[in-house]
Amino acid sequence: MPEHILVAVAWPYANGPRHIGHVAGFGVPSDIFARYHRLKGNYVLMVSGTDEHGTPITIAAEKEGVTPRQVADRYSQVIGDDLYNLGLSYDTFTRTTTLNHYHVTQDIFKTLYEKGYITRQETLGAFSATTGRTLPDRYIEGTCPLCGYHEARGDQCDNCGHQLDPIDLVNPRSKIDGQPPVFRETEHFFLDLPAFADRLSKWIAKQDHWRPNVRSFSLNFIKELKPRAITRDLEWGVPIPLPEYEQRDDKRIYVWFDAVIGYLSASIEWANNRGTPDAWRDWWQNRQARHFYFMGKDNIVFHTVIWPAQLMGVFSDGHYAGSAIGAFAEIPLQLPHNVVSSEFLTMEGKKFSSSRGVVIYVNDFLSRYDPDPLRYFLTIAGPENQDTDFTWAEFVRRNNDELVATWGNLVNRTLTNVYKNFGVVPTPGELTPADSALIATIDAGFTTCGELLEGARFKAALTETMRLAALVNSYLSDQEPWKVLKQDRERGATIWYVALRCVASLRILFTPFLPFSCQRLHTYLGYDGYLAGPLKFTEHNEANGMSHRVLTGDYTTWIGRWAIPDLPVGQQLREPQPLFKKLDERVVAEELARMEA
RNA sequence: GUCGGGGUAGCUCAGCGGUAGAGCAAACGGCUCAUAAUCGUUAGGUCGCGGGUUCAAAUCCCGCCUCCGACACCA
Repeated sequence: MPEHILVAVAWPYANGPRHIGHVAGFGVPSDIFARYHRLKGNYVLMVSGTDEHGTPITIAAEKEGVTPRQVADRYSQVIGDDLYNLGLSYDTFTRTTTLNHYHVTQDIFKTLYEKGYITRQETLGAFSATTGRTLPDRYIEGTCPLCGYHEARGDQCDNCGHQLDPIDLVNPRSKIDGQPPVFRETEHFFLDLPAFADRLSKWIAKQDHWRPNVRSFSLNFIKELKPRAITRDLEWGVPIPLPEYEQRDDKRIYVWFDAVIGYLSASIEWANNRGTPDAWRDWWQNRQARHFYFMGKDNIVFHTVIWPAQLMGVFSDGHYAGSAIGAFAEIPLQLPHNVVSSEFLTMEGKKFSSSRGVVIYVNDFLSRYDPDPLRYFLTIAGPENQDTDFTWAEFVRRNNDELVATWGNLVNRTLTNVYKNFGVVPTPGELTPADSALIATIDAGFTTCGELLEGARFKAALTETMRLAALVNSYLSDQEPWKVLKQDRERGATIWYVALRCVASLRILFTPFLPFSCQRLHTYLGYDGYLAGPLKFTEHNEANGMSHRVLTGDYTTWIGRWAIPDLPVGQQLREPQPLFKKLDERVVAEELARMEA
């Protein structure tokens, strides 16, 4: 029985282009997982989009003298292009500025408010003296009242480590314009997280398949749950859906509250866009469906605590206030099955920092290198369990000594030999025990690598697949078909057939990791159609006259199957080309120089 | 400050209670079909330091050193 698998991917923030550390954390792992499950024949729904609200975007807009919407438009475009070029196979990659997302967010807010899970409270807020807008604690600096450090931030002093309140700072000033902030009372809405504490801790305690750090970090976080502010004094965001705020333009829903709702709203949008408005329920209101969330470690509690609380609250007593979900409101929404968080990637030993030039943007990278080598590196050497370092030297080495030398070369030597000597899949004679053993070992990869992928152990899965490729090189070295062929054509044909047959299996085993090159291999082997089809953009108009672009693909056309493949004898091969390019050692120096500049 | 995660072969990392592992780098040898690619063999570590638990500890516990994160309005 095929399963319903929701692949929910963290929403990249649209205040600039994304760097390779971002896609290492959420992008590549989630795509490997989704592609694997599609090849398995499961019903996969992979959703995300650009996160476009919040203070950083308004600040970026102010600096450039444009509107927040223009900033979001520009970077949503750039980020969408990046993900497309990396081959991330979203069913729907949309935006948080769609009418649909506003509706769903407001429905959920209203429902939680009516059920009493959202409360109001007056708090003391800091405002910019020049613009009158909220100044987040991060954007205020001053002298630390405890240690006298001059550049303490409003939330914390980096020198002595104490937590601070902006009002405690001596000589506070805005980091944006240097003016002292104004403090005044303001009303905010709070999500009553303590109301969910019991349910949350019981639920999390049961999730023993989560990575230990995710689980213990979340349980720990729950011990001190406080109501959390979910509105901000800002004019850029989802409006508060209450009558008294309809005419006001100074308070909006906090970006984090609406960003996680995106998983649901994007699923609803997906269903609407394909003309089956209820189809999202097969994932969200189906107790058998399993939901997997992918993100960086800084996002854990939003996915293990806050978003689950929102989901619990909406359906807590069998009724629902909004119209977006409509009928079937008595069926609860599925909670996360697993929350797969990655650690961070560093760049040449340093933290990524656009302002200090320690950065390599995805679009910049892909303008000079192919997507598969990047996907390879980010999987085999990525921050799956701990922080890892990207260096150009290591990238070149991994590309040349591993990807090209082991897998690329195996494909190339096999295909060129077979193409040159036979032109078609050769007819094998009787298989020796060594022949059969090799095929059996490679084919066992569908089980071993499959289990590793199932458990989100991507690095181990790719390492294992590479090991299998190396076994075929070893076999060829052992059998020396280029010699044998001169004396015994039938035996030579058999050896090449065995190698080709193993390559045909490896073509599938590598597809989740290296979709572009595997598709090319697929055609060289004489197969037609898409192993795992191409992505595309579609344009969607909404009732308010706005239109937005969605990254999607027609994944039902995939003919690839996670199973031992059929390789028909006599199948006509196509002229092969090398799958990967060897990189010149000089690119290391070139790229480092580029970073300096 | 509180909480959490690291410190394992020259390098990058895996292992996380039962005689120290992989890839690369190094040395030697084989092959020469293939993007001078590949295959084999060898060498290389008192698993940060000090204690403890255990028949047995990189693996569990305590302390210390060291690096790095998170710590609610940074998405």
